[in-house]
Amino acid sequence: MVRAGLTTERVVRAGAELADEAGFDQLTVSALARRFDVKVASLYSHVKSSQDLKTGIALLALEELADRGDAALAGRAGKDALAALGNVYRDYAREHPGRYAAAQLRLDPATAAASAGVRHARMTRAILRGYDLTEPDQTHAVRLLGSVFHGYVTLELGGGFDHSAPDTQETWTRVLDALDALLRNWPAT
Amino acid sequence: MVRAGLTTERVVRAGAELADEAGFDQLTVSALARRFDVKVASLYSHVKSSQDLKTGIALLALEELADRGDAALAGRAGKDALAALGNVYRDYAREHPGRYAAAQLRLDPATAAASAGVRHARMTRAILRGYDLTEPDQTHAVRLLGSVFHGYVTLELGGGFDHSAPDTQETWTRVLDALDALLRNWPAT
DNA sequence: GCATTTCCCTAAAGGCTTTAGGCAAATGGG
DNA sequence: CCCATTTGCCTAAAGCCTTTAGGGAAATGC
Repeated sequence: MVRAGLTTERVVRAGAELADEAGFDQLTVSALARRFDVKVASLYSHVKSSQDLKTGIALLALEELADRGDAALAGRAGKDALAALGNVYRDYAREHPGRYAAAQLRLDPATAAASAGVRHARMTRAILRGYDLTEPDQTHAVRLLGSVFHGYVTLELGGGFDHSAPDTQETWTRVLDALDALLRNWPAT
Repeated sequence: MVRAGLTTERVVRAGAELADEAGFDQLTVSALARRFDVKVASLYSHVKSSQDLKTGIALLALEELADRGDAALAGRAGKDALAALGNVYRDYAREHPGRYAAAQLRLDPATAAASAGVRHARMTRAILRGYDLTEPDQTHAVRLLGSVFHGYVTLELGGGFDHSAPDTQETWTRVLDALDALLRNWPAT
């Protein structure tokens, strides 16, 4: 009997691909076993549970996203940096909808703290260096940017902007314009 | 044998309660049958499928949200209206996390068109009457507001803002301030 | 009072998750 | 090179969920 050469790494990566292709809600250990042409139980040597598999995909996505973010932010500041990071999230979600959905999973505190999630907060904060904000407004702005990026990407991907003009690319550009303007003219308390 | 008095309406409503209490991902037809102390197959006379039940809860949530929105917007304009609608979403999501999660389901186009979803777009657009925006910026702004409301509520509910000062209520207030300022000083193309 | 409709039931098939235990393939020390 | 150990995938089985088919009893109305 020829072995399939499974490893946790490869199982999680294949799970991410399956989620991207079939949708995150279609991701099951059974479907993944079929993809490897292997019996279901075999996967349980590499993955503790279905939940564990999903968490693994979430961690993978968070890391890939953070890597892209770091690369995009290098050498950029101000509005350039803002648009670059926004595009990273938007493009990633379009390319990898399943992974992006996984990245929204609620992780338990310990896992979250050890994840690339902290890099995301740092990246957003880095953008704000190009604007004149001090604490606590900086934190407020970090949260606002996170909300807009996540909210926009989710709604667009979910089809919330379908069937209405103008097209979403134009809106996205103008949203970035608006955020830049807002950060340059942040209202005083 | 005493009948349980099931109707589609009551099944969906109980499903919404179950989703709120146990989490949307814990919502199953089986769990719902247990709650009614009835056999699983009995529910299938009132609900076509598990998916159908979830869709029913989504439609219920969209309608409840729209009702609350209409009530909150009545007699308000400008920043007052902006804050009122934002609070409707935020409060609803906190009170009814399961329903709110259901409301994010992707509905098929026909169902979506017949849902209260269209009222939501109208409500957001109504807020903008208090600001000086013309098309296409009005649509851009509608989408931005939708993104912020949805994104903020989702992140806050998902614990994305936990373990970091300042508290989320303060941020929420300042986010509304910021959105108001942005709408009053919307950048020109 | 009886026929019809409505409602909930039993039964059963099929899929997913997860655990337990087994055999065969890879690995490596003697 | 051989044999022992480790590793990897398998079979088997239990439990829960979804969904459909068909039956019997309660409610309804003539």
